[in-house]
Amino acid sequence: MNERRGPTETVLMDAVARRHYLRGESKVEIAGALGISRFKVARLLDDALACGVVRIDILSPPGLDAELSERLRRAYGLRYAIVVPGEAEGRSAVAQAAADLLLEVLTPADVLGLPWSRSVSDVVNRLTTLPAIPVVQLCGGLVLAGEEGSSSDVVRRAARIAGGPNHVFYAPLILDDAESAGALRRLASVRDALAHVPTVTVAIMGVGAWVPGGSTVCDAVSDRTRAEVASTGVVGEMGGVLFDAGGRPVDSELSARIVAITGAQLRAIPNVIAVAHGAAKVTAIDAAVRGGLVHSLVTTAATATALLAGAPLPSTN
Amino acid sequence: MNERRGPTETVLMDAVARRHYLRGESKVEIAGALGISRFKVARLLDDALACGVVRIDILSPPGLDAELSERLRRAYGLRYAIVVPGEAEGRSAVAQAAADLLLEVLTPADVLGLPWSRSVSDVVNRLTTLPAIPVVQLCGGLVLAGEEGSSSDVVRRAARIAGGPNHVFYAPLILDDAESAGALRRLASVRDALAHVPTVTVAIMGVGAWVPGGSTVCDAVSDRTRAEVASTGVVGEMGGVLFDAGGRPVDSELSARIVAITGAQLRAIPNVIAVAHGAAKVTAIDAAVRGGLVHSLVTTAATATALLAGAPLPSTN
DNA sequence: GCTGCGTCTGCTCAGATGAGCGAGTATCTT
DNA sequence: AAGATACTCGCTCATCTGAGCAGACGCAGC
Repeated sequence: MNERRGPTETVLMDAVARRHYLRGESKVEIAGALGISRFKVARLLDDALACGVVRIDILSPPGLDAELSERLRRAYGLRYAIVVPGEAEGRSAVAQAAADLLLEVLTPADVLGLPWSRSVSDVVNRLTTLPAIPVVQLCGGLVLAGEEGSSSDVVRRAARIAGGPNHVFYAPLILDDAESAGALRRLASVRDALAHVPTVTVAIMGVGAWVPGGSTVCDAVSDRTRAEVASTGVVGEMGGVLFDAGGRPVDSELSARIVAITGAQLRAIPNVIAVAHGAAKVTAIDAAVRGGLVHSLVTTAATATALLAGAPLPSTN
Repeated sequence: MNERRGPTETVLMDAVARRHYLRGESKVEIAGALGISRFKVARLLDDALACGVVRIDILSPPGLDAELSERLRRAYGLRYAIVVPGEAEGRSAVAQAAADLLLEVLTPADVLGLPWSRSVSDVVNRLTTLPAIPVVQLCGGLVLAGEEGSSSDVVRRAARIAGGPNHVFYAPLILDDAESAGALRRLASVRDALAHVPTVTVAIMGVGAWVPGGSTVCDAVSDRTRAEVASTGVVGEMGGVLFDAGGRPVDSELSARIVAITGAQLRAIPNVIAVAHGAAKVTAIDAAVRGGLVHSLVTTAATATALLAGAPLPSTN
């Protein structure tokens, strides 16, 4: 980084830098045109870079924190990690990013799996097009007061957009007892739909935390049940599958009352894309990813930062 | 320039661009680290450049207009062309640039030639160091009222800074008649100094225009003499040498009254650096350069632009 | 479903490039 | 003035890189 440089050298450096970086000429070309050796050209360019005459900016694309995404991906060994800036306005940005990701990742050979979930519904609402692939429903629906109807139709809506075959059913996610749940599972429509679960190659799912307000499942059960489940080590839930801090599916009494894919089936899906953010969910997301239930993650910068704070540092390469 | 791009691709592009442009990793390296082909890396980088994710700025160094310098150099086939921004504040900036250029260009094998000149005095005032080389005075001095003494000492000051041998003399530049001038030229001190002129390899000189106020020589002679000289086609003056619009030295009656190097001697100096600017001097500068009296030029942006307006366009390469 | 078209991917090979070396030269010290 | 030191320059050789090409894949029309 030679600070002292004569005006001739400076003018030369500028000319070389312009030709190389703006006009795209090769160093050999420049050397020939200016009558200097290609080594001199290379050294001038190095100096120009070192002393700030040439400035290169990488602009993070709008609506995406590429650097955090990459760090998160490396830290967890994720297939894809997409981080949108901020946290407050995360809801729609995350959904949009997830929809884009889905569109990018899906091939005509894939089979898409979808659970009932508010987050997933948001994602599907952002989809305008999809390959003509089969769509498989992964679990029953929870209809909350005030938004019955449309939101339980996530899978049908996705299937309509795709135009491919759909394997959907009408059934609640949680029953009052194991017997009712069993009966539903034996119902032809349910059984036929769930029979296609092993063919699913890509699923997009929300992640719930096992705390009040952290998951629709958690909120839907009694205080007593919630406590019982918590005492078995459950920290989170995905599409009706409960899992502990190690991301291991946990079978509890509640599991028997749920109409959804099994933990083993979830784990067998090759590419599970999780869409989740919020401070309350950090532990659950961390567990799901570490446990291998999730292969790709779409989240907010705040959540990603919190995850990285507890995650192993990225390797150096 | 593929505008549509999924988030994964975008994140990848960002990562690749960061590694390549900011960390300086080779494309092969990046390809290996990210598990993609080097061709993909190259294409991502091309796209990143094309769609503005990577932005490269060439910052013109402060106090120097590199682009104009280069254009001026090409247009006139100059060895060195240095253009400082603006025109108003040109005086000191030009002097500084010339001093820097001199320092950069001079080698211990050179012999420096200097005329009396206000511009050259400014340049020497900016010099703090010089190689230990001989310094040769090129012409007699004109002492203006109010600044006698120091300013005629240009050559001595330069020699003191250099620390090498000096070949200086005390004599006025213009005498009242040819006889007085001849006598002075025969004076031992003058003759000995001028005998070294053929050894001069680098000279730094001002350029005067043959209009009132355009040159100290022009201002020092009578109106009648000025008109006579003008009628012989003289447009400018350098260190006592008068020249016409083609840059050809002109011998007039005035020439015989001047104690200075001859036009032939001036032309024989391998590298004459001219320091000159101002709208009035454009014609004179143009003539001197085209005539081959000047090989390098230090000037202002306004003057350079005016010169370029009348000069042949730069060749394309 | 089959075929043509446009796009994307990775390959070959020639030319471009970087790391390190040794010679020549300027600068500093004694 | 002479030697030591630091610097710049251009070279060689191994590696990297770009242009163009061929095959694979997805898409639209019959």
